[in-house]
Amino acid sequence: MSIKNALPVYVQISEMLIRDVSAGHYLDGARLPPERQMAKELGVSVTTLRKALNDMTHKGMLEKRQGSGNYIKTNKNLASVYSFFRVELIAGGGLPTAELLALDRTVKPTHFPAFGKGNEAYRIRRLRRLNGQPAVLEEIWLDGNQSAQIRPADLSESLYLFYRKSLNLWITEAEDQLTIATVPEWSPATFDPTHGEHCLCAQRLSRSQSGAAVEFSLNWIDTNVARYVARIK
Amino acid sequence: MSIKNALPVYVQISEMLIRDVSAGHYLDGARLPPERQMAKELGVSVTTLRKALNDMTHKGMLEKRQGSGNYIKTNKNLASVYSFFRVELIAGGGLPTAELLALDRTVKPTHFPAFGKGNEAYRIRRLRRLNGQPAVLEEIWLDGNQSAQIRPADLSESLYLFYRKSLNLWITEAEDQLTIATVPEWSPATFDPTHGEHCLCAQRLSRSQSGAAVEFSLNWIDTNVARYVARIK
DNA sequence: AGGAATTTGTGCGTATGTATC
DNA sequence: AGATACATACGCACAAATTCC
Repeated sequence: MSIKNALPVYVQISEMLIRDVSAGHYLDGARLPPERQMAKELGVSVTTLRKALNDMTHKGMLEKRQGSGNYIKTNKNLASVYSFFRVELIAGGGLPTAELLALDRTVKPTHFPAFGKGNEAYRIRRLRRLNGQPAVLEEIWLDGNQSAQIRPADLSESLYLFYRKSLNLWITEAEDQLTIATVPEWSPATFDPTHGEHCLCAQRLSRSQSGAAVEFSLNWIDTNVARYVARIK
Repeated sequence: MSIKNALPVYVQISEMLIRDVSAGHYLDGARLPPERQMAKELGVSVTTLRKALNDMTHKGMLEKRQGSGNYIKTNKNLASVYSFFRVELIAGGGLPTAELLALDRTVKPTHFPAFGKGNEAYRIRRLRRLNGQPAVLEEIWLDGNQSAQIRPADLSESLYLFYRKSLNLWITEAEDQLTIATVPEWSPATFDPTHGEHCLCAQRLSRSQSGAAVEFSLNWIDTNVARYVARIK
Protein backbone atom coordinates (compact mmCIF):
# COMPACT_ATOMS: atom_id res chain seq x y z
CA MET A 1 0.00 0.00 0.00
CA SER A 2 1.41 3.35 -0.90
CA ILE A 3 0.48 6.99 -0.60
CA LYS A 4 -1.13 8.39 -3.69
CA ASN A 5 1.45 10.42 -5.56
CA ALA A 6 1.10 13.88 -7.01
CA LEU A 7 0.08 14.48 -10.60
CA PRO A 8 2.59 13.66 -13.35
CA VAL A 9 5.28 16.29 -13.78
CA TYR A 10 4.18 17.16 -17.31
CA VAL A 11 0.65 17.87 -16.06
CA GLN A 12 2.02 20.09 -13.29
CA ILE A 13 4.03 22.03 -15.84
CA SER A 14 1.19 22.61 -18.29
CA GLU A 15 -1.09 23.67 -15.43
CA MET A 16 1.54 26.05 -14.14
CA LEU A 17 1.91 27.59 -17.58
CA ILE A 18 -1.84 27.95 -17.88
CA ARG A 19 -1.93 29.74 -14.53
CA ASP A 20 0.89 32.02 -15.68
CA VAL A 21 -0.96 32.91 -18.85
CA SER A 22 -4.13 33.46 -16.90
CA ALA A 23 -2.28 35.75 -14.48
CA GLY A 24 -1.06 37.82 -17.40
CA HIS A 25 2.59 36.81 -17.20
CA TYR A 26 2.41 35.95 -20.85
CA LEU A 27 0.58 38.07 -23.38
CA ASP A 28 -0.95 36.69 -26.52
CA GLY A 29 1.71 35.61 -28.96
CA ALA A 30 4.47 35.74 -26.35
CA ARG A 31 7.39 33.46 -27.05
CA LEU A 32 8.43 30.99 -24.41
CA PRO A 33 12.12 30.50 -23.62
CA PRO A 34 13.88 27.78 -25.64
CA GLU A 35 12.92 24.31 -24.57
CA ARG A 36 16.34 23.37 -23.29
CA GLN A 37 16.56 26.48 -21.16
CA MET A 38 13.05 26.08 -19.84
CA ALA A 39 13.66 22.45 -18.98
CA LYS A 40 16.83 23.40 -17.10
CA GLU A 41 15.06 26.13 -15.15
CA LEU A 42 12.24 23.78 -14.25
CA GLY A 43 14.61 20.99 -13.36
CA VAL A 44 13.05 18.49 -15.76
CA SER A 45 14.17 16.81 -18.93
CA VAL A 46 13.45 18.30 -22.33
CA THR A 47 11.33 15.23 -23.08
CA THR A 48 9.04 15.89 -20.14
CA LEU A 49 8.75 19.59 -20.89
CA ARG A 50 7.95 18.79 -24.51
CA LYS A 51 5.13 16.49 -23.43
CA ALA A 52 3.63 19.34 -21.43
CA LEU A 53 3.98 21.72 -24.38
CA ASN A 54 2.56 19.21 -26.83
CA ASP A 55 -0.49 18.76 -24.61
CA MET A 56 -1.02 22.50 -24.53
CA THR A 57 -0.63 22.62 -28.30
CA HIS A 58 -3.33 20.02 -28.60
CA LYS A 59 -5.57 22.12 -26.38
CA GLY A 60 -4.97 25.12 -28.61
CA MET A 61 -3.14 27.18 -26.00
CA LEU A 62 0.25 27.03 -27.67
CA GLU A 63 1.67 27.17 -31.14
CA LYS A 64 4.93 25.42 -31.92
CA ARG A 65 7.09 26.62 -34.79
CA GLN A 66 10.07 24.50 -35.71
CA GLY A 67 13.25 26.52 -35.79
CA SER A 68 11.54 29.51 -34.24
CA GLY A 69 9.99 28.85 -30.85
CA ASN A 70 6.85 28.15 -28.84
CA TYR A 71 4.19 30.83 -28.76
CA ILE A 72 1.33 31.39 -26.35
CA LYS A 73 -2.17 31.64 -27.75
CA THR A 74 -4.70 33.36 -25.51
CA ASN A 75 -7.37 35.02 -27.64
CA LYS A 76 -7.14 31.99 -29.80
CA ASN A 77 -8.23 29.64 -27.09
CA LEU A 78 -11.46 31.51 -27.01
CA ALA A 79 -11.61 30.54 -30.65
CA SER A 80 -11.03 26.91 -29.81
CA VAL A 81 -14.61 26.66 -28.67
CA TYR A 82 -15.97 29.05 -31.24
CA SER A 83 -14.09 27.43 -34.08
CA PHE A 84 -16.16 24.30 -33.49
CA PHE A 85 -19.52 25.82 -32.69
CA ARG A 86 -20.35 29.14 -34.12
CA VAL A 87 -23.19 31.20 -35.48
CA GLU A 88 -22.63 33.02 -38.73
CA LEU A 89 -24.63 34.97 -41.23
CA ILE A 90 -26.33 32.88 -43.89
CA ALA A 91 -24.04 34.53 -46.39
CA GLY A 92 -21.13 33.52 -44.13
CA GLY A 93 -19.12 35.35 -41.49
CA GLY A 94 -20.34 38.54 -39.85
CA LEU A 95 -18.77 40.76 -37.18
CA PRO A 96 -20.11 39.72 -33.78
CA THR A 97 -21.20 42.21 -31.12
CA ALA A 98 -23.19 41.72 -27.96
CA GLU A 99 -25.68 43.87 -26.09
CA LEU A 100 -26.34 43.18 -22.44
CA LEU A 101 -30.05 42.97 -21.72
CA ALA A 102 -30.07 41.85 -18.10
CA LEU A 103 -27.77 40.59 -15.39
CA ASP A 104 -28.96 39.12 -12.13
CA ARG A 105 -28.42 36.33 -9.68
CA THR A 106 -31.12 33.80 -8.88
CA VAL A 107 -31.61 30.19 -7.89
CA LYS A 108 -30.97 27.66 -10.63
CA PRO A 109 -34.05 26.27 -12.33
CA THR A 110 -34.44 22.66 -11.29
CA HIS A 111 -34.94 21.31 -14.79
CA PHE A 112 -31.47 22.46 -15.95
CA PRO A 113 -28.58 20.04 -16.18
CA ALA A 114 -26.25 20.25 -13.18
CA PHE A 115 -23.47 22.83 -13.39
CA GLY A 116 -21.32 24.08 -10.52
CA LYS A 117 -21.95 23.50 -6.85
CA GLY A 118 -23.87 26.57 -5.77
CA ASN A 119 -27.63 26.82 -5.41
CA GLU A 120 -27.58 30.18 -7.12
CA ALA A 121 -26.24 31.25 -10.45
CA TYR A 122 -25.68 34.41 -12.42
CA ARG A 123 -28.12 34.85 -15.25
CA ILE A 124 -26.87 36.91 -18.17
CA ARG A 125 -29.16 37.82 -20.99
CA ARG A 126 -27.66 39.24 -24.15
CA LEU A 127 -28.63 40.03 -27.70
CA ARG A 128 -25.88 39.04 -30.09
CA ARG A 129 -25.61 40.71 -33.46
CA LEU A 130 -23.77 39.88 -36.65
CA ASN A 131 -22.87 42.92 -38.73
CA GLY A 132 -25.37 44.82 -36.59
CA GLN A 133 -28.25 42.46 -37.33
CA PRO A 134 -29.87 40.78 -34.30
CA ALA A 135 -29.01 37.10 -34.75
CA VAL A 136 -28.97 35.32 -31.41
CA LEU A 137 -30.79 35.76 -28.14
CA GLU A 138 -28.61 34.40 -25.38
CA GLU A 139 -29.22 33.40 -21.76
CA ILE A 140 -26.14 32.31 -19.87
CA TRP A 141 -26.16 30.69 -16.46
CA LEU A 142 -22.85 30.81 -14.62
CA ASP A 143 -22.46 29.07 -11.28
CA GLY A 144 -22.64 31.56 -8.40
CA ASN A 145 -19.62 30.04 -6.69
CA GLN A 146 -17.39 31.06 -9.55
CA SER A 147 -17.38 34.71 -8.67
CA ALA A 148 -18.28 36.97 -5.77
CA GLN A 149 -19.69 39.55 -8.07
CA ILE A 150 -20.06 40.20 -11.77
CA ARG A 151 -20.51 43.70 -13.09
CA PRO A 152 -22.09 44.58 -16.41
CA ALA A 153 -18.80 46.13 -17.57
CA ASP A 154 -17.16 42.71 -17.31
CA LEU A 155 -19.45 41.34 -19.96
CA SER A 156 -18.88 43.88 -22.69
CA GLU A 157 -17.58 41.53 -25.34
CA SER A 158 -15.96 38.15 -24.93
CA LEU A 159 -17.33 36.08 -22.09
CA TYR A 160 -14.75 33.34 -22.44
CA LEU A 161 -12.04 35.97 -22.16
CA PHE A 162 -13.66 37.27 -18.97
CA TYR A 163 -13.89 33.76 -17.60
CA ARG A 164 -10.23 33.13 -18.21
CA LYS A 165 -8.85 36.49 -17.13
CA SER A 166 -11.06 37.20 -14.14
CA LEU A 167 -12.29 33.84 -12.97
CA ASN A 168 -9.26 31.79 -13.99
CA LEU A 169 -11.67 29.49 -15.75
CA TRP A 170 -10.72 27.82 -19.00
CA ILE A 171 -13.57 26.41 -20.99
CA THR A 172 -12.11 23.41 -22.79
CA GLU A 173 -15.16 21.26 -23.32
CA ALA A 174 -18.70 21.96 -24.41
CA GLU A 175 -21.78 20.15 -25.65
CA ASP A 176 -24.59 21.72 -27.62
CA GLN A 177 -28.06 20.28 -27.96
CA LEU A 178 -30.15 21.71 -30.76
CA THR A 179 -33.90 21.72 -31.02
CA ILE A 180 -36.68 23.92 -32.27
CA ALA A 181 -38.10 26.05 -29.46
CA THR A 182 -40.37 28.98 -28.84
CA VAL A 183 -38.80 32.38 -28.40
CA PRO A 184 -38.76 33.44 -24.72
CA GLU A 185 -41.21 36.07 -23.52
CA TRP A 186 -38.38 38.44 -22.52
CA SER A 187 -37.30 38.67 -26.16
CA PRO A 188 -36.85 42.30 -27.24
CA ALA A 189 -38.84 43.55 -30.20
CA THR A 190 -35.68 43.80 -32.32
CA PHE A 191 -35.29 40.03 -32.22
CA ASP A 192 -37.97 38.68 -34.48
CA PRO A 193 -37.60 35.27 -36.12
CA THR A 194 -40.58 34.61 -38.33
CA HIS A 195 -40.93 30.83 -38.56
CA GLY A 196 -44.14 31.21 -36.60
CA GLU A 197 -43.13 31.66 -32.98
CA HIS A 198 -40.49 28.94 -33.31
CA CYS A 199 -36.78 29.27 -33.81
CA LEU A 200 -33.59 27.21 -33.62
CA CYS A 201 -32.36 26.83 -30.05
CA ALA A 202 -28.90 25.63 -28.94
CA GLN A 203 -28.43 24.62 -25.31
CA ARG A 204 -24.78 24.55 -24.32
CA LEU A 205 -23.20 22.93 -21.29
CA SER A 206 -19.60 24.07 -20.85
CA ARG A 207 -16.92 22.43 -18.78
CA SER A 208 -13.59 23.61 -17.44
CA GLN A 209 -10.29 21.78 -17.64
CA SER A 210 -11.22 19.61 -14.69
CA GLY A 211 -14.25 18.32 -16.54
CA ALA A 212 -16.69 19.97 -14.14
CA ALA A 213 -19.69 21.68 -15.71
CA VAL A 214 -19.58 25.40 -14.91
CA GLU A 215 -21.87 27.11 -17.38
CA PHE A 216 -25.18 26.45 -19.05
CA SER A 217 -26.52 28.63 -21.82
CA LEU A 218 -29.51 28.86 -24.10
CA ASN A 219 -29.15 30.42 -27.52
CA TRP A 220 -32.15 31.22 -29.66
CA ILE A 221 -31.03 31.68 -33.25
CA ASP A 222 -32.93 33.62 -35.88
CA THR A 223 -32.51 31.33 -38.88
CA ASN A 224 -33.69 34.04 -41.21
CA VAL A 225 -30.47 35.88 -40.41
CA ALA A 226 -27.96 33.31 -39.24
CA ARG A 227 -27.15 29.65 -39.13
CA TYR A 228 -25.44 27.40 -36.64
CA VAL A 229 -22.21 25.71 -37.71
CA ALA A 230 -20.39 22.82 -36.03
CA ARG A 231 -17.09 21.51 -37.28
CA ILE A 232 -14.77 18.71 -36.28
CA LYS A 233 -11.40 17.74 -37.55
CA MET B 1 18.38 21.66 -53.46
CA SER B 2 17.69 18.24 -52.08
CA ILE B 3 15.36 15.36 -52.74
CA LYS B 4 12.29 15.39 -50.55
CA ASN B 5 12.70 12.83 -47.83
CA ALA B 6 10.22 10.19 -46.84
CA LEU B 7 7.61 10.79 -44.17
CA PRO B 8 8.61 10.41 -40.53
CA VAL B 9 8.74 6.83 -39.36
CA TYR B 10 5.93 7.29 -36.86
CA VAL B 11 3.65 8.58 -39.64
CA GLN B 12 4.56 5.60 -41.82
CA ILE B 13 3.68 3.26 -38.98
CA SER B 14 0.32 4.80 -38.19
CA GLU B 15 -0.59 4.86 -41.88
CA MET B 16 0.42 1.24 -42.23
CA LEU B 17 -1.76 0.30 -39.29
CA ILE B 18 -4.65 2.24 -40.77
CA ARG B 19 -4.24 0.34 -44.04
CA ASP B 20 -4.15 -2.93 -42.12
CA VAL B 21 -7.34 -2.12 -40.31
CA SER B 22 -8.93 -0.98 -43.54
CA ALA B 23 -7.96 -4.25 -45.20
CA GLY B 24 -9.61 -6.19 -42.40
CA HIS B 25 -6.43 -7.56 -40.84
CA TYR B 26 -7.65 -6.26 -37.53
CA LEU B 27 -11.25 -6.63 -36.41
CA ASP B 28 -12.92 -4.18 -34.12
CA GLY B 29 -11.57 -4.45 -30.62
CA ALA B 30 -8.57 -6.50 -31.71
CA ARG B 31 -5.60 -6.21 -29.42
CA LEU B 32 -2.28 -5.21 -30.87
CA PRO B 33 0.88 -7.06 -29.82
CA PRO B 34 2.70 -5.56 -26.82
CA GLU B 35 4.53 -2.36 -27.63
CA ARG B 36 8.01 -3.80 -27.08
CA GLN B 37 7.32 -6.74 -29.34
CA MET B 38 5.75 -4.58 -32.03
CA ALA B 39 8.65 -2.16 -31.92
CA LYS B 40 11.09 -5.01 -32.30
CA GLU B 41 9.21 -6.51 -35.25
CA LEU B 42 9.02 -3.12 -36.94
CA GLY B 43 12.65 -2.36 -36.21
CA VAL B 44 11.92 0.90 -34.41
CA SER B 45 12.24 2.09 -30.85
CA VAL B 46 9.37 1.83 -28.42
CA THR B 47 9.32 5.62 -28.23
CA THR B 48 8.71 5.97 -31.95
CA LEU B 49 6.05 3.28 -31.98
CA ARG B 50 4.33 4.93 -29.05
CA LYS B 51 4.20 8.22 -30.91
CA ALA B 52 2.45 6.49 -33.79
CA LEU B 53 0.00 4.82 -31.42
CA ASN B 54 -0.66 8.04 -29.51
CA ASP B 55 -1.47 9.81 -32.76
CA MET B 56 -3.93 7.07 -33.65
CA THR B 57 -5.45 7.37 -30.20
CA HIS B 58 -6.06 11.06 -30.81
CA LYS B 59 -7.67 10.23 -34.12
CA GLY B 60 -9.98 7.82 -32.32
CA MET B 61 -8.73 4.73 -34.11
CA LEU B 62 -7.09 3.18 -31.07
CA GLU B 63 -7.80 2.76 -27.40
CA LYS B 64 -4.91 2.43 -24.98
CA ARG B 65 -5.45 0.66 -21.67
CA GLN B 66 -2.64 0.79 -19.20
CA GLY B 67 -1.63 -2.63 -18.00
CA SER B 68 -3.82 -4.28 -20.59
CA GLY B 69 -2.97 -3.41 -24.16
CA ASN B 70 -3.74 -1.33 -27.23
CA TYR B 71 -7.06 -2.00 -28.93
CA ILE B 72 -8.21 -1.18 -32.44
CA LYS B 73 -11.41 0.81 -32.80
CA THR B 74 -13.13 0.43 -36.16
CA ASN B 75 -16.83 0.84 -35.54
CA LYS B 76 -15.72 3.41 -33.05
CA ASN B 77 -13.97 5.51 -35.64
CA LEU B 78 -17.32 5.90 -37.16
CA ALA B 79 -18.10 7.20 -33.72
CA SER B 80 -15.27 9.70 -33.97
CA VAL B 81 -17.48 11.69 -36.24
CA TYR B 82 -20.68 10.68 -34.51
CA SER B 83 -19.27 11.34 -31.07
CA PHE B 84 -19.06 14.99 -32.05
CA PHE B 85 -22.23 15.30 -34.10
CA ARG B 86 -25.02 12.95 -33.37
CA VAL B 87 -28.76 12.67 -33.22
CA GLU B 88 -30.31 11.13 -30.16
CA LEU B 89 -33.73 10.68 -28.66
CA ILE B 90 -34.92 13.58 -26.54
CA ALA B 91 -34.77 11.23 -23.57
CA GLY B 92 -31.17 10.44 -24.62
CA GLY B 93 -29.58 7.62 -26.62
CA GLY B 94 -31.65 5.32 -28.83
CA LEU B 95 -30.64 2.39 -31.01
CA PRO B 96 -30.04 3.63 -34.57
CA THR B 97 -31.28 1.77 -37.64
CA ALA B 98 -31.55 2.89 -41.24
CA GLU B 99 -34.00 2.11 -44.01
CA LEU B 100 -32.94 2.69 -47.60
CA LEU B 101 -35.56 4.67 -49.50
CA ALA B 102 -33.80 5.29 -52.79
CA LEU B 103 -30.41 4.96 -54.44
CA ASP B 104 -29.53 6.51 -57.77
CA ARG B 105 -26.86 8.42 -59.60
CA THR B 106 -27.48 11.86 -61.04
CA VAL B 107 -25.70 15.11 -61.79
CA LYS B 108 -24.85 17.23 -58.77
CA PRO B 109 -27.18 20.14 -58.10
CA THR B 110 -25.30 23.33 -58.87
CA HIS B 111 -26.21 25.08 -55.63
CA PHE B 112 -24.45 22.47 -53.49
CA PRO B 113 -20.99 23.12 -52.05
CA ALA B 114 -18.22 21.48 -54.08
CA PHE B 115 -17.39 17.88 -53.19
CA GLY B 116 -15.33 15.44 -55.27
CA LYS B 117 -14.30 15.91 -58.87
CA GLY B 118 -17.00 14.15 -60.80
CA ASN B 119 -20.00 15.76 -62.46
CA GLU B 120 -22.22 13.02 -61.15
CA ALA B 121 -22.84 11.75 -57.69
CA TYR B 122 -24.65 8.94 -55.93
CA ARG B 123 -27.77 10.07 -54.16
CA ILE B 124 -28.78 7.96 -51.21
CA ARG B 125 -32.02 8.59 -49.39
CA ARG B 126 -32.59 6.92 -46.06
CA LEU B 127 -34.95 7.05 -43.14
CA ARG B 128 -33.06 6.77 -39.90
CA ARG B 129 -34.81 5.52 -36.81
CA LEU B 130 -33.98 5.59 -33.10
CA ASN B 131 -35.50 2.73 -31.15
CA GLY B 132 -37.71 2.16 -34.17
CA GLN B 133 -39.09 5.70 -34.22
CA PRO B 134 -38.52 7.66 -37.44
CA ALA B 135 -36.14 10.42 -36.38
CA VAL B 136 -34.09 11.63 -39.35
CA LEU B 137 -34.67 11.85 -43.06
CA GLU B 138 -31.34 11.68 -44.80
CA GLU B 139 -30.10 12.49 -48.28
CA ILE B 140 -26.47 11.70 -48.92
CA TRP B 141 -24.52 12.76 -51.97
CA LEU B 142 -21.32 10.84 -52.59
CA ASP B 143 -19.01 11.81 -55.43
CA GLY B 144 -19.43 9.49 -58.41
CA ASN B 145 -15.69 9.09 -58.86
CA GLN B 146 -15.38 7.38 -55.50
CA SER B 147 -16.91 4.15 -56.63
CA ALA B 148 -17.75 2.37 -59.87
CA GLN B 149 -20.96 1.09 -58.42
CA ILE B 150 -22.85 1.07 -55.18
CA ARG B 151 -25.41 -1.58 -54.42
CA PRO B 152 -28.24 -1.24 -51.93
CA ALA B 153 -26.78 -4.10 -49.89
CA ASP B 154 -23.68 -2.00 -49.27
CA LEU B 155 -25.71 0.56 -47.43
CA SER B 156 -27.44 -1.68 -44.93
CA GLU B 157 -26.14 -0.04 -41.79
CA SER B 158 -23.04 2.05 -41.31
CA LEU B 159 -22.14 4.24 -44.24
CA TYR B 160 -18.81 5.32 -42.80
CA LEU B 161 -17.92 1.68 -42.37
CA PHE B 162 -18.77 1.08 -46.03
CA TYR B 163 -16.71 4.07 -47.05
CA ARG B 164 -13.73 2.81 -45.15
CA LYS B 165 -13.95 -0.88 -46.01
CA SER B 166 -15.01 -0.67 -49.62
CA LEU B 167 -13.85 2.72 -50.78
CA ASN B 168 -10.81 3.00 -48.50
CA LEU B 169 -12.14 6.39 -47.55
CA TRP B 170 -11.68 7.70 -44.04
CA ILE B 171 -13.88 10.55 -43.04
CA THR B 172 -11.83 12.60 -40.62
CA GLU B 173 -13.33 16.04 -40.95
CA ALA B 174 -16.86 17.33 -41.20
CA GLU B 175 -18.82 20.53 -40.90
CA ASP B 176 -22.52 20.81 -40.16
CA GLN B 177 -24.68 23.80 -40.86
CA LEU B 178 -28.01 23.90 -39.08
CA THR B 179 -31.08 25.76 -40.10
CA ILE B 180 -34.83 25.38 -40.06
CA ALA B 181 -36.09 24.00 -43.37
CA THR B 182 -39.15 22.55 -44.98
CA VAL B 183 -39.49 18.81 -45.18
CA PRO B 184 -38.74 17.51 -48.72
CA GLU B 185 -41.60 16.37 -50.92
CA TRP B 186 -40.21 12.83 -51.11
CA SER B 187 -40.67 12.42 -47.37
CA PRO B 188 -42.49 9.17 -46.54
CA ALA B 189 -45.71 9.37 -44.53
CA THR B 190 -44.01 7.77 -41.53
CA PHE B 191 -41.77 10.82 -41.12
CA ASP B 192 -43.99 13.51 -39.76
CA PRO B 193 -42.54 16.40 -37.80
CA THR B 194 -45.33 18.67 -36.67
CA HIS B 195 -43.80 22.12 -36.23
CA GLY B 196 -45.89 23.24 -39.17
CA GLU B 197 -44.09 22.00 -42.26
CA HIS B 198 -40.72 23.06 -40.81
CA CYS B 199 -38.10 20.98 -39.13
CA LEU B 200 -34.47 21.14 -38.07
CA CYS B 201 -32.08 20.50 -40.96
CA ALA B 202 -28.36 19.71 -40.72
CA GLN B 203 -26.27 20.00 -43.87
CA ARG B 204 -22.99 18.15 -43.58
CA LEU B 205 -19.89 18.44 -45.72
CA SER B 206 -17.46 15.61 -45.02
CA ARG B 207 -13.80 15.45 -45.89
CA SER B 208 -11.31 12.61 -46.10
CA GLN B 209 -7.83 12.49 -44.62
CA SER B 210 -6.47 14.51 -47.51
CA GLY B 211 -8.82 17.36 -46.70
CA ALA B 212 -10.79 16.95 -49.91
CA ALA B 213 -14.57 17.17 -49.64
CA VAL B 214 -16.10 13.85 -50.69
CA GLU B 215 -19.63 13.78 -49.33
CA PHE B 216 -22.48 16.18 -48.82
CA SER B 217 -25.57 15.25 -46.88
CA LEU B 218 -28.84 16.78 -45.77
CA ASN B 219 -30.49 15.58 -42.58
CA TRP B 220 -34.00 16.59 -41.67
CA ILE B 221 -34.54 15.97 -37.97
CA ASP B 222 -37.90 15.50 -36.31
CA THR B 223 -37.41 17.54 -33.16
CA ASN B 224 -40.50 16.01 -31.60
CA VAL B 225 -38.57 12.74 -31.44
CA ALA B 226 -34.90 13.59 -31.47
CA ARG B 227 -32.37 16.33 -30.98
CA TYR B 228 -29.06 17.18 -32.53
CA VAL B 229 -26.00 17.13 -30.29
CA ALA B 230 -22.54 18.57 -30.97
CA ARG B 231 -19.66 18.16 -28.58
CA ILE B 232 -16.09 19.31 -28.46
CA LYS B 233 -13.34 18.53 -26.04
C1' DA C 1 23.28 35.48 -51.14
C1' DG C 2 25.01 32.59 -47.99
C1' DG C 3 26.56 30.45 -43.94
C1' DA C 4 26.54 30.00 -38.95
C1' DA C 5 23.81 29.90 -34.86
C1' DT C 6 19.53 28.91 -32.79
C1' DT C 7 15.45 26.22 -32.02
C1' DT C 8 12.18 22.71 -32.61
C1' DG C 9 11.33 17.80 -34.76
C1' DT C 10 12.49 12.97 -34.92
C1' DG C 11 14.40 8.87 -33.11
C1' DC C 12 16.97 5.77 -29.92
C1' DG C 13 17.86 3.38 -25.45
C1' DT C 14 17.01 2.86 -20.71
C1' DA C 15 15.04 2.94 -15.98
C1' DT C 16 11.23 3.09 -12.99
C1' DG C 17 6.16 3.67 -11.77
C1' DT C 18 1.46 1.98 -12.06
C1' DA C 19 -2.52 -0.57 -13.74
C1' DT C 20 -4.15 -4.92 -15.22
C1' DC C 21 -4.34 -9.74 -15.54
C1' DA D 1 1.84 -12.28 -5.27
C1' DG D 2 3.92 -12.43 -9.62
C1' DA D 3 4.00 -11.45 -14.42
C1' DT D 4 2.70 -8.53 -18.07
C1' DA D 5 1.90 -4.15 -20.29
C1' DC D 6 1.35 0.64 -20.66
C1' DA D 7 2.81 5.46 -18.44
C1' DT D 8 6.23 8.52 -17.06
C1' DA D 9 10.80 10.39 -17.14
C1' DC D 10 15.67 10.92 -18.31
C1' DG D 11 19.55 11.90 -21.63
C1' DC D 12 21.55 11.91 -26.06
C1' DA D 13 22.26 12.44 -31.22
C1' DC D 14 21.08 14.13 -35.48
C1' DA D 15 17.63 16.35 -38.90
C1' DA D 16 14.96 20.26 -40.42
C1' DA D 17 13.24 24.88 -40.12
C1' DT D 18 14.06 29.46 -38.89
C1' DT D 19 16.69 33.44 -37.72
C1' DC D 20 20.49 36.38 -37.82
C1' DC D 21 24.73 38.21 -39.26
